[in-house]
Amino acid sequence: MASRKKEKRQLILEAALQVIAEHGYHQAQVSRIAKEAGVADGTIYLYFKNKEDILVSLFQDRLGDLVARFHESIRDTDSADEALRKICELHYSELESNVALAYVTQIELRQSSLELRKAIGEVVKTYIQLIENVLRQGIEEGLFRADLDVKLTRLLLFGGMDEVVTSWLIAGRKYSLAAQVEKTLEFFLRGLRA
Amino acid sequence: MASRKKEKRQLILEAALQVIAEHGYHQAQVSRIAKEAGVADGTIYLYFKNKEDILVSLFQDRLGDLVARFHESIRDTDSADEALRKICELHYSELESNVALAYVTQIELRQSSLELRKAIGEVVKTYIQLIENVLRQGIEEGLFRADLDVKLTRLLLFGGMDEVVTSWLIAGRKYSLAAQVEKTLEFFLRGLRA
Amino acid sequence: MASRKKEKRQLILEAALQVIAEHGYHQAQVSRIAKEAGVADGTIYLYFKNKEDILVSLFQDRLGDLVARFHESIRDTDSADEALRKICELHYSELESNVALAYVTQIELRQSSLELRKAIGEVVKTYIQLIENVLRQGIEEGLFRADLDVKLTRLLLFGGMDEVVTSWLIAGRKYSLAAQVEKTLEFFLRGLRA
Amino acid sequence: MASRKKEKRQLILEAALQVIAEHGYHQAQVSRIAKEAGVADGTIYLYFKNKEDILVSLFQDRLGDLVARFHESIRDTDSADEALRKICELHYSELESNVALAYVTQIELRQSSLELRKAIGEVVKTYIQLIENVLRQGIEEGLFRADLDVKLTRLLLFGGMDEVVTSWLIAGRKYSLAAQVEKTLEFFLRGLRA
DNA sequence: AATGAATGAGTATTCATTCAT
DNA sequence: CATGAATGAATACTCATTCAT
Repeated sequence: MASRKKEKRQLILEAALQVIAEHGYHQAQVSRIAKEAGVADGTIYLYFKNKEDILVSLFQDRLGDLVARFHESIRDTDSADEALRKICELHYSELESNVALAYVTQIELRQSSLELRKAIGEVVKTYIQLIENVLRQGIEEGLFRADLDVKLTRLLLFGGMDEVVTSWLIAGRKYSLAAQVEKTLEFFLRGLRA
Repeated sequence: MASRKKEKRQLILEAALQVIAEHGYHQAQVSRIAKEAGVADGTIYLYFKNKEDILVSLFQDRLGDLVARFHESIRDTDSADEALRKICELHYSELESNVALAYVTQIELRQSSLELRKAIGEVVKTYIQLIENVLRQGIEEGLFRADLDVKLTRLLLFGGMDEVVTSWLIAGRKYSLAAQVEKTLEFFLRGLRA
Repeated sequence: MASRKKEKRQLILEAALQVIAEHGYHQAQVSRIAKEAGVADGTIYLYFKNKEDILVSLFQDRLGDLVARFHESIRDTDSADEALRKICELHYSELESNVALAYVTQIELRQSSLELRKAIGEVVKTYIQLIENVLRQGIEEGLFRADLDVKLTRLLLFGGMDEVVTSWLIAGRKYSLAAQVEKTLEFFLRGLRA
Repeated sequence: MASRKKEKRQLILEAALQVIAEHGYHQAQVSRIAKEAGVADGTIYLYFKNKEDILVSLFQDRLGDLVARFHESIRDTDSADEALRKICELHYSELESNVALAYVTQIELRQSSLELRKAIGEVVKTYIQLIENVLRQGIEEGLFRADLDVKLTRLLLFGGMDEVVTSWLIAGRKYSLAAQVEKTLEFFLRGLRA
């Protein structure tokens, strides 16, 4: 029973992702999402409080998963630069391999309500703090400059990668995003190293 | 006559900026902008094709000005690293000294229609190309690494600064943005230098 | 079996009365009544045709009982004025001692559908006819005026008492309703007596 | 200009009255009222805050007028019993000559929202207080019994007349309401007189 | 008999845009 | 040039009822 309920919830979230990716945020009516999920409009409200709750859940679910994978990926790393490599690899490869998610998170969901953007902010914050932790670790290891302002630098790193992904999407995904990892890292590590 | 027309057009754009900055994008109704500008609702449509045209014009006007100032500021520079310093200085100081503009461009206008975001993209593209030119110049001068991917790196630079400004706004402008220039440049130049 | 069926039916009616009294007519959803009765939503429809049927049944049951008690109470009376006293006493005391019923019948159920109000009308009609009978009896006894229009007068009597009860409820039940019997009768009997 | 605005407002109120009288409260959608008034749906909201505001305004306007006429009518009366006659005459004749208003106020608007019923209550209260004043006057004049409880008696008078009107409507207006004045007064005055 | 998950019809309100004055 | 009253399309959400289990 519980799993069935979970399944239908996931079904609706998946439908929402598809609809937003295909038709854009402003054309993602509840009835359209319901139709895509193969359920009645009212059924949506058995699983979500309101429309915003669908979108917030979608973002938290998918990006929450992603952030969890970031944490896992750096668990086995031996040094800060290796950890940073893992982060950049994941950041680019995950969004490249899941275009719908990338499009929805990078483009569509940013034009949403205050409440949703707050929820997005919360998840992104977790990710940015992860980057900060890697920076601190690098400084402790003597690998990164001791005079780094970690609060500022984490923004430069995240903002840089974020812009690369967004630009790649808007330009029509004409090149490999994963192929940008080495050049990105080269730039970042030179900026960080002691 | 022409100047009078220009004046009223500017009056409306200024009103739009104020209303969006004060009440947010979703509360910026045409009638509210008209009231703020001291004109009738219908008058708006003598100067702009539709609501989107107001916002596009606003963005192009103000950010176009800004980009022009970027061009001017680097005209008298002798080297690419000095030019990059000017760019970063302007980027942070202009937005710090014009909070309404910063808030509207960084936060509010990003939740807008596809058409508007395209127009925003056009202006931002000009700016990003300016950065690219500086990078090319630096490489020619032998100041920056010859193996730099300028198309990628310009995104890392712009994205980094952009995120710093947005984060500063969201966090409540509790510190000086201009004071971040040196640390930002330190990171950037280490990443760029040959 | 039959009694068990009756019991559950009564259980649901009692739950409906409680829910309407507590939350008002517009907040008395079928699911809420089902929850209050401790049964599933679907179970309701094994005992009632639809929601309206619950409310009609509720009104007929409880007010039907009440009217039956009116009939009983005047059975042992010797004269029309004594019968009228019994009626007024019962009318005030029964509703005073059963506030939930009073509130539901006087306030909440009046804002309901045409169908329900028709059903209410049927029950109230029986009561009004009872009053009419007493009036006829009084005329026969030579106690009441022979020129009374019993069809009109029964409405004046019922409407008067009804308004007194409703007003007492709306005003917050700050005084004794039963204490109004003597003054009410004084007014009525003066109007009726030959 | 002001009168034109007033006219359209009245036009909408009149349309609302017609629609409710014809189709009932639950079928009185805003779009139906707009169509009946010959205006666009949105135009309604230039004159009223929301749907409830239409109904409250309708009730206050029309019944407010009626109560004002009650005040006027008793201004020139010489005694309390004459005043009471005027009240009863107006009560019956006004509602008889304006069936739509009668139907809407006696039947349809009673099944409405709490807010509306509060507004109704306010207007009715004014009327009931008017009756009370007449009763006090009658006592002072020595015309009515000194031991009358005016707070109770005003309810018996209003409730009686109210029930007569409602019953007349529900029964299909098969007889003259105005013809009930004399018999009603006969009953009331016998109950009141010293 | 009992359940409760699923259904889907129905409606008030906002606001960009027009056009008669 | 300027006005502002009027327009009308477009959409989230509730809840009585059903029916497979």
